[in-house]
Amino acid sequence: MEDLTIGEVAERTGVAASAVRFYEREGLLRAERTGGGQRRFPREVLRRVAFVRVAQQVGLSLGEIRTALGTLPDDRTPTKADWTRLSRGWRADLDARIEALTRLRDELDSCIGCGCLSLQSCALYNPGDGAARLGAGPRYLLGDSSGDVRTPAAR
Amino acid sequence: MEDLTIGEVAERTGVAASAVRFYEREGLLRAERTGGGQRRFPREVLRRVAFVRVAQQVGLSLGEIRTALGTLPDDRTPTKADWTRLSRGWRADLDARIEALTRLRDELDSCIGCGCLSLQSCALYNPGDGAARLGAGPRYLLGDSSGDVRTPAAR
DNA sequence: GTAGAACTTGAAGTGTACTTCAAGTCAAGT
DNA sequence: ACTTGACTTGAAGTACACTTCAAGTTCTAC
Repeated sequence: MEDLTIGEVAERTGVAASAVRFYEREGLLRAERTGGGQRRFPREVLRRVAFVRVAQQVGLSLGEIRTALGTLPDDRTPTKADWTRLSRGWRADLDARIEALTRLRDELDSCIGCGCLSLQSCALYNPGDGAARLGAGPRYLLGDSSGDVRTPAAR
Repeated sequence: MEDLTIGEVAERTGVAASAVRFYEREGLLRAERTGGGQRRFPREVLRRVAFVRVAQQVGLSLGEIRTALGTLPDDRTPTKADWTRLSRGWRADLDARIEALTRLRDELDSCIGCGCLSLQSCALYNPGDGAARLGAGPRYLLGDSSGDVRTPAAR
């Protein structure tokens, strides 16, 4: 079982080498170095990268993923149980996101029916999150209490 | 029915004034100007902003939203039917996103069971999208065919 | 008519997740 | 030994969706 070059990691995980380098800089991965300074990754890195990618699909940021990875033991190669523990919490995250989107869809259905699509009392504008972490920009989009959408005159 | 200042729009929609200005620059909103150069928005703008925010929750980018808004008639105030038409397509978008997340959750469930969380044949790494538009950065994360994840040695 | 809140602009900054580039170095096969 | 592909670094660039800032102007109420 030899260590892997960055190119091998890239090929086997489907992640660009530049991303692998980025992940290392961000503390998500660790690599040894050859005498000449090239990276050599333990095979465990494949699992780590896999973890990162799935976690991203679940909706976690790299910061959160780093935190999660930080709970892995330093002194030994993580076991099945370690990985299972980390991904166990994702179910709830996914359930929450699915529920938020489902709610949005249902509200949208009734709104299409009523044609209201306005700010006055339409369920769609009662921020049920759903946007939560759609990206970097609009993170604060909904769910901060300034500027009440429901009762515009209440200020 | 008077026009609204940018501050009023901000307060009533819950969107920051800077964002309203940004939306105007981006062609999502249109405003008249006073003699002194200040913006005055027709009340219709409230509905437009509402549309933008809901569309964002659905997962559309501002570019896509601009395109959608571009199909509204120029010569008259959009009607209920206009708005309904625009939002009708969202159901499918939401359904797709919900389905992708549900699939991910189910796959995650079996993976937690089997503890496999590796690249070898785990269903989780057969990119079923799901991350698609989680943000700006990782847009190309999955779903481009370079670097086959399923059959690492196949290259 | 004047104070003060609200508005104006353009430029630059923010955060996430990377990619791209240039210029150079390393490693492996022949 | 030499070639060639893979690797190295830091800096800068990209995309999105905004925010923040500074310096100045306008509006409205009194």
